[in-house]
Amino acid sequence: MKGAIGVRKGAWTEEENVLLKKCVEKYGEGNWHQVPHRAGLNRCRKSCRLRWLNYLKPNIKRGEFQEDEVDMIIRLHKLLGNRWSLIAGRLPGRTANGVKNYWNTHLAKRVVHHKPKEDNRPSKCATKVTAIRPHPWTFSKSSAWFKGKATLVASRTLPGEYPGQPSPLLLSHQYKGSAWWENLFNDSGADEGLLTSRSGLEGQPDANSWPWEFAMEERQNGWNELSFDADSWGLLGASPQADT
DNA sequence: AACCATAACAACCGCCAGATG
DNA sequence: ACATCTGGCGGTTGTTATGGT
Repeated sequence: MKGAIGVRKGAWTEEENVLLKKCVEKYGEGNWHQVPHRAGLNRCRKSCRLRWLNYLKPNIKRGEFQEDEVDMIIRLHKLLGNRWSLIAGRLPGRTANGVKNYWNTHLAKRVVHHKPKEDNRPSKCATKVTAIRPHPWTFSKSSAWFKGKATLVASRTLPGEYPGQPSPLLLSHQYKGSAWWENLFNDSGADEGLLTSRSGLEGQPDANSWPWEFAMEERQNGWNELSFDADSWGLLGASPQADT
């Protein structure tokens, strides 16, 4: 964005906040290029959008991050790297900018100075890692994913050895078609152990209970294209309680 | 009280990808 | 196929608040 001549910069005044808020409430979000004119603001479209998303939008949560939020940030950052918008998307009311600021001012140092502990208990202190950046998948519109023919199966096997037979399945979840990715990071439902916060998971972690596997299967063709072991990713510092 | 260092957070900038003509 | 527009993202900077000396 080239800086437009005469466009106001810097901190927003209360009057500007009111104008922007009224404009978005009247016309809705989007068409940000029209917002400065509609609102009577001498601001660029990006500035208006940012102000709305980071400050004026309803339900934005401000102030101290709760312990479970911090825990979630650390876990998700381990998984996603600096994908602040994705991380913020899992923290209701938090903005990408807010999460990023919190990380840079509170958590980045903890990451740098961490030393591994002798025992294997999960640490509140995150370790510096090279984030695994999931390679983006692309699907053609004719893909089975968009036709609802493919199924993602998320399963967790019971810990222990079962000679000559596969481990019993503790739980599984299937997502049909394009719906699976919408549920991938949801911590509701049967498989809420994945990426959930540590809150509510008090007690000793079960070190044996991590043969999580994800497998993507296409029923019709019978291929199995994707699988990963959440244990090797080190995503899950503590075990969720087995479903009762 | 004055000064300085640091923390915290708001805002800007440049870039990118998707949509559209 | 290409150019342009738009929304969105992450990195970085600027400003203010706070604490220490």
